[in-house]
Amino acid sequence: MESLPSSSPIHLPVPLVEQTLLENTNGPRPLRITPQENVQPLGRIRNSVIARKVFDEIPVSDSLPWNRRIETLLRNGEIRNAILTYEQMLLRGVRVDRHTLPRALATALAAGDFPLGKQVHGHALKLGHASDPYVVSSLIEMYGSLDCVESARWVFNKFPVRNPVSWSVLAKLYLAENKPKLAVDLFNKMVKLGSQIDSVSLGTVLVACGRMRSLHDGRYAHQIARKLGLEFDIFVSNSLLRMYIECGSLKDAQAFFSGMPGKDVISYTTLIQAHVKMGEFNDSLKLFQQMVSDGISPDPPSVSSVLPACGRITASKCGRELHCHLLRKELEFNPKVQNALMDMYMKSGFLEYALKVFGEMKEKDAVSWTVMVAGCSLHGEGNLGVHFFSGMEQDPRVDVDGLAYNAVLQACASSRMVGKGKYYFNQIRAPELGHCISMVSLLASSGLLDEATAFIEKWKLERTPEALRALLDGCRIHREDKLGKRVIDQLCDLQPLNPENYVLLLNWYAHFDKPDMARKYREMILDMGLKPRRAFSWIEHRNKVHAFGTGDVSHPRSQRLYWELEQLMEKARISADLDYSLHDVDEERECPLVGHSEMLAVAFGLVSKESGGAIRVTKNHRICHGCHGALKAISRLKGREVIVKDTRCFHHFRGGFCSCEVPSL
DNA sequence: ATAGGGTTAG
Repeated sequence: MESLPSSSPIHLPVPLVEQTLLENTNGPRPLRITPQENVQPLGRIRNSVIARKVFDEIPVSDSLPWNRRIETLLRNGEIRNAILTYEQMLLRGVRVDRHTLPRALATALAAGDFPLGKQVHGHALKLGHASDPYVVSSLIEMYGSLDCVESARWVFNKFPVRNPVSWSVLAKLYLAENKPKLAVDLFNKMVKLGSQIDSVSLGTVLVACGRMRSLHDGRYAHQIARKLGLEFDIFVSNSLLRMYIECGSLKDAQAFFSGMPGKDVISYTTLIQAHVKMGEFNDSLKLFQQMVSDGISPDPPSVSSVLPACGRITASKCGRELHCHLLRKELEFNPKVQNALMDMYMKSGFLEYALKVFGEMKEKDAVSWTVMVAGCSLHGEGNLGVHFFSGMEQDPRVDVDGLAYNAVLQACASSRMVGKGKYYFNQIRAPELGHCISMVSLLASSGLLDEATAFIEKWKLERTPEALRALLDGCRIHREDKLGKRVIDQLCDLQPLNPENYVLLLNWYAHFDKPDMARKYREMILDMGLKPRRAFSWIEHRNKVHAFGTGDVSHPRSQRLYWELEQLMEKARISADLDYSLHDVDEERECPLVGHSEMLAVAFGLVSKESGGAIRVTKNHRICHGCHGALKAISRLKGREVIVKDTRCFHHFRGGFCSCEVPSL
């Protein structure tokens, strides 16, 4: 019964519609069924003969089994067979009724067959069902998707059926054409006319308001929803949440959310995602926890929306727990979830886990590859990153886009592969700002400072802070103090309200023994009321995150930590207060190395974590140069891997070396 | 018996 013969172009054999039927209409595209469309190709008949057997079992006197059959086939995606069934109904004289027509129209839509859709329209007219509300909304959808939204509008206006469904269908078509204003206007007209409004039409207009970022229209729709008692319909509530978020009012969204009587996994996911987008990672994790304690079981979308938060703050434990949850509940590991997991592992410092998830993926998409390339650069594994990029280039199913190129440029920068980087840069058709910044970073960190400067001029990046910062990095690595000073000055000019630029400047003066100038700029920062970010480092231990500031003595084990560090510094023969580098934190220069936040966090790890696993620390600034040297020594002395994530990359300290340095340099 | 809708990663 299920295996029907398939044949190429199917045309309906029965000419139910005469041309004249629709001739006197004034639609934007006259509905005209040309005689050719009703001509029956010979090949068809043979197929019908074969098909006949299959249909012989279905009684011709009853439409119901036929309608059901079309419905089932359509649901299973057997569109060709659905068309054949409709055709057989006509051939055998089965009554085509109000239930048949919407399904036939849906079939035409699914097949992308506009001539067929027009024919079914003709059948509807001939049979007197063209004004049936179900038929009308199916017609609107069919015309809108297969022809154009204007002809859908024409159908909408032509028939007096104005129920919320036909309105929603038309509004959705406007949205698909990116004309949210028209959808909103239509809604307001409906309200004025006193038409019935239901939860779906509200949901649709709220999408339109969000698309337009129109808080005004959104609030109006909210009012209407409240009046109709539909405000807390879960679909409407979730649409309202989304609308407030898209209109940029997280406040309204939160207020509404807290008043929602029944929140579901979508409500939570919507808000979690909004927090993640705003960089409020702790809040998004809290919400996720609240969701779980509300008795809502996380589903794949909710997990993938909170995973980015785990990767960006010190919450790798949460990320791993989420991975376990997915496994335990046997939730679907779709590409979105897997990509989010890989990215989380990369950003939490677990390169091997990311590799493992990647290896288990059946269908790798552009995101999967890019996550791997970018992740490798983050860990100083530039060669491996380039290797993945080559894999991506060889995969015919994925498109190598701008983000992928940016990732490979960063991979080249992380391992100072200048030649490869230039090669890839030249492959990019229209380089964007991000690509250029990565190139500056590659050239500058490779010590090609003149070339980097020339590149900045060529691509007119003199006023792009990120490009200047990339250049400054090169100056720091290669001790180009004069150029460095010029770049810092430029940054201060460019962003006079960014306190971190003045911190760079005052530390530059302090470093070159000009304490008066340093003091002058420190006072200036205070006078201007600017607040530079203070330095903190975090480390996870037994379900807790321990935070350390510069010179912090507030931790209960502080004394032990300082003692431990002093011992280590002595053993490593590093003078505890020697400081020979530029900082990007003001206090760090004054504070002896053993008081730097990353050192305290690492010391805490050394004294608290018995097993030989890696010690993982996160810092909210660049790691200080002195600490970098000291941690190399500590990794060697303790025979233990120390991993520090700073604002630029991961530093894997192992046996006296760091992954961020290229041996030959 | 039939039509329309909200959440997921680089």
